[in-house]
Amino acid sequence: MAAEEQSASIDPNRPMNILDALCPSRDVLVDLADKWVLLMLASLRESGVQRYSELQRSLGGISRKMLSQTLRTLERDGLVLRTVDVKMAPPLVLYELTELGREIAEETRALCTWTEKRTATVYEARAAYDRR
Amino acid sequence: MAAEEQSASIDPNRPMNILDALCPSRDVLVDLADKWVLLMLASLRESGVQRYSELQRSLGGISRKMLSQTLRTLERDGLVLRTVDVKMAPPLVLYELTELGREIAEETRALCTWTEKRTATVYEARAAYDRR
DNA sequence: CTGCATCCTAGTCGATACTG
DNA sequence: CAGTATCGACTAGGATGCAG
Repeated sequence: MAAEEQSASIDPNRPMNILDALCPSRDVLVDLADKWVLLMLASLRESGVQRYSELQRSLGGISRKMLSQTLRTLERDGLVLRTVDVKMAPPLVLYELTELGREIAEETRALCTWTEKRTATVYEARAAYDRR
Repeated sequence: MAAEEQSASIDPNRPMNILDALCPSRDVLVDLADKWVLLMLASLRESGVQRYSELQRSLGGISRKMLSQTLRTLERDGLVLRTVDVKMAPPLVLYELTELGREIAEETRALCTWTEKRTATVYEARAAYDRR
């Protein structure tokens, strides 16, 4: 989400390896490995298209700053498409997933689903760990 | 990974909803939505079992502090099992995924795979965004 | 309504040094 | 080898105020 250590530029001959600190894929992972990003992908995946204020209500607890920042990151990465209807006042801005965004939103769906399903188990594990 | 806003305790009658700021599943997501966590799950999934120093070499660029901290978080959440062979000197400590850990590591695999596969595309999107 | 610019604090994280 | 403790730089992220 911010300045990360220098990563090598993309070399088509070198296979990607996300465990390698200098692999370019690390930069992409850093953008994705974020609470708000995962939630935004989930929300846009479910709703199809949403405006700014809808997204803020949808992602419970997000501030406008993080909302804008996260949207900008995803837009820059080509995962989210931003559309402005300039003829409207007050402005109407719509956000939706791009094709690439729908791809990754599909991959991260399992992560969110698993989390909801296993939350109770994790809570029990934490309690057991803290008891010891 | 650290103190998060107060979330409701678990109520078996209320369905989990990760978009809800007060849903307990948020706490779990916060632990998972982390670069080092995703990489560690990937590494342990591939290797089966690793010792501390192997993990540090495996997760390129991780500091000992983040290594310990991430391992502790995952151990507490019941995703990683830590085994010490006390009869050894120097100490031999092994880390492996629990059954629960293998579950989530399987879900996050797609995320890492997609990232490696689509890194070039994301880089192009970023370049296009920055050009404009 | 949709943002960006600022300020400010709490927390993150790396480096370093030290222990069993 | 496998950590922990501490310090200090940096950053994330909420709050607020203003603008198109």
